[in-house]
Amino acid sequence: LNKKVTIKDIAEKAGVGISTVSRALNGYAIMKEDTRERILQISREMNYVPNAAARMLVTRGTATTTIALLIPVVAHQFFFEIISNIQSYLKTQDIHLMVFNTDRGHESVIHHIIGMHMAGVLVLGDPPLLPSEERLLELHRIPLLYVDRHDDNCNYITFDNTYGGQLAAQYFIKKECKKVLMMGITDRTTQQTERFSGFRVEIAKHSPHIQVNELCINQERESYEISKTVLNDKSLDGIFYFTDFMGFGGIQAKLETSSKVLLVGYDDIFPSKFMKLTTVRQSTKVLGHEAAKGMASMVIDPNFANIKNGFQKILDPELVIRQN
Amino acid sequence: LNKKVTIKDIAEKAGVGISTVSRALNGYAIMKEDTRERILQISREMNYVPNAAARMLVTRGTATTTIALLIPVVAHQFFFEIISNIQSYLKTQDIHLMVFNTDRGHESVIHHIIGMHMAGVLVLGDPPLLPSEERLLELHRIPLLYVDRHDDNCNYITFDNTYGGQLAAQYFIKKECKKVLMMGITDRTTQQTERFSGFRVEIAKHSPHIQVNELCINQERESYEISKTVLNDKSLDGIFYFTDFMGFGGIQAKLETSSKVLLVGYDDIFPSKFMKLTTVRQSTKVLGHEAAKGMASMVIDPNFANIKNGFQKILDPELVIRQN
DNA sequence: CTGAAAGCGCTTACAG
DNA sequence: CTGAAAGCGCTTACAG
Repeated sequence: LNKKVTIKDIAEKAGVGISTVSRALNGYAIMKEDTRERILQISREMNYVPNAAARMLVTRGTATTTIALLIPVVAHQFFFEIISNIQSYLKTQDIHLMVFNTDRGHESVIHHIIGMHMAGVLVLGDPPLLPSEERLLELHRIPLLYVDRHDDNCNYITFDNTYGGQLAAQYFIKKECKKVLMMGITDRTTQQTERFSGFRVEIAKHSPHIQVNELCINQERESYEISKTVLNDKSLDGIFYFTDFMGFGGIQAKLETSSKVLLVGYDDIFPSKFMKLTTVRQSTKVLGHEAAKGMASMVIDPNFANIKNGFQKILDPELVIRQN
Repeated sequence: LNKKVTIKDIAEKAGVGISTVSRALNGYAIMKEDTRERILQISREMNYVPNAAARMLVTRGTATTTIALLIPVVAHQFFFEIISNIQSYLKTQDIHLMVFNTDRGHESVIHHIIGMHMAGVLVLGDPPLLPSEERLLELHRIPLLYVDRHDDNCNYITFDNTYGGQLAAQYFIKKECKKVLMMGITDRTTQQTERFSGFRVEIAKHSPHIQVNELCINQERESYEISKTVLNDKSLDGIFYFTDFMGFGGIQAKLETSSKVLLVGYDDIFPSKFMKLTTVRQSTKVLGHEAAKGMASMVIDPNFANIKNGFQKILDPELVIRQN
């Protein structure tokens, strides 16, 4: 009753050999058309579904191309937008996506990926894989691409954070601010460091008289409270937030205190437009699309020479000015 | 060079039979501890990774539990939040999630799911599976759960849209509105119909003097433009939007026209809080969590009696009042 | 405690 | 055009 039907069952019912059934099912091999028709008909009647494991075992995973996508435990809005855009491209290439939500040690996940003969691995944001995991993938000739993360020894696609910081700085300069604050997260990421240093350098270079301070908070969600406090300082006329999410808290604080402070965020996620937050846009559409495209080409390309670090791309963010 | 190492290779190197290697690798069987140690050591040195296909073929998919999640082509914010919450629960159960972004006909996807011995299928929103696909899954004893969609013959978990409409209506009544508009999408879904009818009935029952109109637009994104036009009618003092996304357009229009119209959305997605949009909340956390929990229990439970429609859950939305 | 053998369901040369 | 046979890599009774 619960036994799955196999090509053997179909062969029996059709009075042919199993190889004939296999050929009929796969479509391409040459054979008598009416035998094929009959076999197809029978297999349909019997609700036959091929056993992917068996097929994979023999074809060594050429059947369906599946790409693994590792996302951080706490995925922010920004990541979801990227995922969505990766998906929409991959779909056109008939590539499946398997999403893994990983925390400590990806090890078992990597094993799963290799064992399942997946065609490639996309790692979104932090943390990176362990060196041993990277090596394992390399050994198995599975391309790895870091998305939104920079690593010279690997394939990656990311945005230029230093340049993004510069863009923000230029805006504060243009608006003739005198005293600006950079608000970030205590647990500093490379991204934050780069954005802030790009910001600092740009200011120092063109308007060294502007006073720049840095304040780090523990959680992004604390941004509203802290911003409100910070706005007590009436001489403060600009805040550069590490992320738009933090910027939202800033906007609320600004509205409530009727402050005229200049706010700039980073990312341009979905709500930013509605919140009218000026921000440094990192187009998730471009990033997702390019990441998927890069991965697809690596998967398809039989030349594996560039598998480890042949694909490295840095995209430019852009300043989006809004009135809030 | 590129040949994958198998248990046979390990067996040779270790000077034992392949069954011994298998036992050592799987951990549970009883055997001499030092042989196991040695084999494990060797397999590590050789960078061995088990072939999941082979294992699946013999164990019939008991190895890793993977659940398929089908999402609509155009996934909105609301869905991403659900996915995120589904993920976070499944992770605790050590269940993997494979996300499929489907459009016309899921057929091939369903075959893939069955062939891969996946443990269950979650379908988010519309469209539902074809009857033939549902039957196929049933035949293969793969539980199916519709999320955010109602279907008496199947397992499902969803929110009560009629009640949601009532909640919204009650708010307009309480605020003593005289003339309200329901703004929806031309391409009516069951959800919209239920929300609006719940709304209408509630008004008719308690405040029949309130004038209720309905206006359907083609795209959610047109909401801003249309709202602005609609607000020319100064007697209009309330708009009930089918979704928060549409409500955002309304808020912009309201701000620009300095109108005092009462706006209510539906969903309570991420930006709604920042936009200060009063809305009918459908907690994605509860929905995602409950969906994942329900699926996990179906997957684990060896009693398949209730596989088809034994799990049916309707959650209550709640009104969230904000000042905008 | 361990090895030889059978078998999971499929594909693909190899002979007809 | 089609069938018998080998083999993909693994697990699991079955004998030692």
